[in-house]
Amino acid sequence: MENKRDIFHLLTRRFGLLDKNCCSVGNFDISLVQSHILYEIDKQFEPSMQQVAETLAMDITTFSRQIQTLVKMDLVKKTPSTQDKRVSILSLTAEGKFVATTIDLSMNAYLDEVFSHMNEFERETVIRSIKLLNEAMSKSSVCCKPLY
Amino acid sequence: MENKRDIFHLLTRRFGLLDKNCCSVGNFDISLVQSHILYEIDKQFEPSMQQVAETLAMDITTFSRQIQTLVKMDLVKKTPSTQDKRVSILSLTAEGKFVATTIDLSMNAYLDEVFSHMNEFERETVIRSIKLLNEAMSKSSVCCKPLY
DNA sequence: TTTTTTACTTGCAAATTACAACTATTAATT
DNA sequence: AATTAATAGTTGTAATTTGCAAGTAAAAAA
Repeated sequence: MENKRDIFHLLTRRFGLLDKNCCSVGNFDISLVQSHILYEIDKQFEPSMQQVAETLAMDITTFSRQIQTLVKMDLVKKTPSTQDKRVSILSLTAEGKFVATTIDLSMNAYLDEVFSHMNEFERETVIRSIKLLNEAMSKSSVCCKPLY
Repeated sequence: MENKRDIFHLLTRRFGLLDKNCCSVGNFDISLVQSHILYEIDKQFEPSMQQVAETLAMDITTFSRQIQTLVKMDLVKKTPSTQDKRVSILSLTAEGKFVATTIDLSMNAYLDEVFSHMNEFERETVIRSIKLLNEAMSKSSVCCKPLY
């Protein structure tokens, strides 16, 4: 476990697995991508389809169809923009908000559990490190433009 | 950016994007799952199908077909075990090894670039933190058994 | 006014997925 | 030793997901 990629790979795969497991809320059986879509709509302010698709680095056609599914499931609402009739503004329905919040809570509960295996100093160091890493990644020229 | 999930989400999504982009090597156009399969075969010692499928938390039938594809692409070799005729031992071909190594190099190069935006102290702290996190996650009871 | 660009949607066709049901082999039970 | 159960892996089939190409409609640029 010397090389950087290995430790990152392990970390992100584990988080990814969690992410994958945590997607069934009540009656709603959500896929991983769908949970990510809900997450982004919740995060962003009145986003358009393009905006969300871009942050998720998804093909707009695939995204369009996923949104159709989520609208059918009554988790997402599509409102035509008044300023630009081409764009659709995305928002969460009450249920969508509920699902997103529930997933968020369970993810955070899991992370709290993980952090409970550390002492206070370690906890703070680790959180600070992740933030540092995120900053460094956003400065990086190599990859992954979408994410802000 | 207060909540733990948010910072982890951002980190893992960025790493995931990188992972996704870095999968074309020479003539080989590899999908993300396929790259993960190559990674695990490379990592583990003479693994069986089951073993790799389990670490990747993949359905064995899906895995079986992915392996068929990789064998056709001449990246993976399947050798029947002599001790148990039911099991197939997986290994990388020379090309498979080349692809895996190339991906590994480019991922590490990217990570080096990311770490170049930090000073030596930060670098060490961050690496140590990720390792700490991995340990804590492996202790966790909540999730993600497969990964060792 | 015409042309170009942008936002999004549909028609495909390929790839990915997983459940059920299968074969073949090994381990456990009687 | 013979039967039964469990394990490793493969296919049938059907649903879902994906992305390119080509489309519509609206806005911006020429």
